[in-house]
Amino acid sequence: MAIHNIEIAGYFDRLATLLEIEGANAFRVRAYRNAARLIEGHSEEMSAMLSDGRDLSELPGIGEDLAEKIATLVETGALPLLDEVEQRVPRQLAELTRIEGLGPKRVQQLYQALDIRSLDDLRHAVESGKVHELEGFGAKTEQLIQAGIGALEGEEKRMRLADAEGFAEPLVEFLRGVGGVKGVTIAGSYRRCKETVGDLDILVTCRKDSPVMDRFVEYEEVGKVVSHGTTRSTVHLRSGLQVDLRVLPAVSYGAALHYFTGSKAHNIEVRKRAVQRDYKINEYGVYRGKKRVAGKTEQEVFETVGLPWIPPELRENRGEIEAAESDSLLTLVELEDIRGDLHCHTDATDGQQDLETMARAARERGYDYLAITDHSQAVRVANGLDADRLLQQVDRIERLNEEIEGITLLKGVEVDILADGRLDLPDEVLARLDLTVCSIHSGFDLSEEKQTERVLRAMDNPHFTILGHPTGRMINVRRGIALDLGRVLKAAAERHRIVEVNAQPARLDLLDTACMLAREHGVKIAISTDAHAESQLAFMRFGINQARRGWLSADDVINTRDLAGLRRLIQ
DNA sequence: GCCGTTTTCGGCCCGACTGTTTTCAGTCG
Repeated sequence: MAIHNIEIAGYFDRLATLLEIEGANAFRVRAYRNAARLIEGHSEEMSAMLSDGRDLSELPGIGEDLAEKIATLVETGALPLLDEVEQRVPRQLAELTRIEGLGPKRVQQLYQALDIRSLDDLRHAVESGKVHELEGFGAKTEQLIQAGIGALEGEEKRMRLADAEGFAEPLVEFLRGVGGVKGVTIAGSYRRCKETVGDLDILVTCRKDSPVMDRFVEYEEVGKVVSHGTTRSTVHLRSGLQVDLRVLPAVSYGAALHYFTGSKAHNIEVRKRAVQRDYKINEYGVYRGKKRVAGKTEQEVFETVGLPWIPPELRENRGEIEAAESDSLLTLVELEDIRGDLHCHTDATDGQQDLETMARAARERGYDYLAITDHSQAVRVANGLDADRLLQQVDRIERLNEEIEGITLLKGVEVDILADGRLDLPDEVLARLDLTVCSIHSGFDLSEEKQTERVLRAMDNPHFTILGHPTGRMINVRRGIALDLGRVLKAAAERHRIVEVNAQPARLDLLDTACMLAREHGVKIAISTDAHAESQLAFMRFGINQARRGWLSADDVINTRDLAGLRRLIQ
């Protein structure tokens, strides 16, 4: 089976780290790292591009050499240079650099002086007190390493955005209440609305005499203070979330906001443009020589490098800078564009509220329509509907539509795609509905070929409207099914099928890069909450985040249409 | 290893904090 971009990126990342430990040229190392980031974030599979006969060296940061290495990886699944480097440097050393405070230099030193090759070796060395005897290693460093080993073994993961919000918002409130504080903003991947965040980057503007930094490290949720300076401090909350706080002058606010919003790859591109124009950008401003010429707002920073303001969700160096330069940045979809929700459940299956409650909740959100899509019979744990119960629900919906003002309920079902690609209810029943959300809830382990055929066959059914949570992944819980998304999207475009961005914070499925790919294929998207309770209709904004990160405009999203427009698209 | 309206060679983003130092290297973001 074809190698995926994320695996190719993994090879280059490991290669970069091992080369770094070996002491290779830092810029060569960076080239591999940059390539890994680019490939991981690229919407189209490298393997698909190669079989289309495309020249990979046209990708920014990929030259002749890397294009060839990628081709070899795709053809043979091997990266000979990595094998060669692993002859000299034990591959497990790459793992060690993930320990906080241990970089390539120290890992190399540990390897050469103490023959430490693995996490186990390192733990033994620390316990027997050998580490702090090394030159440049003191008692503190040894402590840091010991703590780092523990943290790595605990394998703390990136936190889901929705969960991070629960910690971030109270902290921001707390900081706003400290004397002398003027502004508090969260930058970083949180501001880019990435599906998970590794840490929080908080920017504070305040009067010179504000005690905000001291108050911050004393915040009641703080479990550990990692560093504590006058302009920058880092803590770990007891939840495990790392928080960095930066205090900066108001004149630097825009420059700092841009700098700390990232992504790193985006920033590097912007700064390169600045250097070309004889400016220097850092977090304090835009400089010409020693003179600060801009930096109070983000707008100013972009202007100095000849670009319009770019929405944070796009700042991943995935072509947004080129698009901005040619003035072809599209207007991204917004929450206010959404006219209805096309996937929700009621207490007929595993939802918490009845039809009418869901209908009224949707109307309160200002929606024109809500599709009721309870589970089909195959999902027994959810009390899925058989044909009779579904038809009864259809009758109830028709009656309710007569009674209730200001919202239209659409008759739907979340029908299972069975292992062989058939849908879980008879065609004559599905024909009674306005739409179907077709989803996989079992048989996650099929091979990519079988899984893809399964979905393609399902899409051949004339009653197939929307592909629900297409990959089935759950963030930090399970990987998605093996699916050739390129083939699925191509088929969806040909058959005029819709693909869902599921807005559940744990799903966010499609991925952002897959949204980009869908758009390139001309596939329309439904952003749906899959609400199992009326309160979950509010998850829409997480789906919007994902869609925006995937470069989707209101036009790409079918539930931005009014009811008549929607009906035309799903007929 | 990549890249070019300074360049096909010689650059490549940059500052804060910490620890172990006595002027700075390593790490991080």
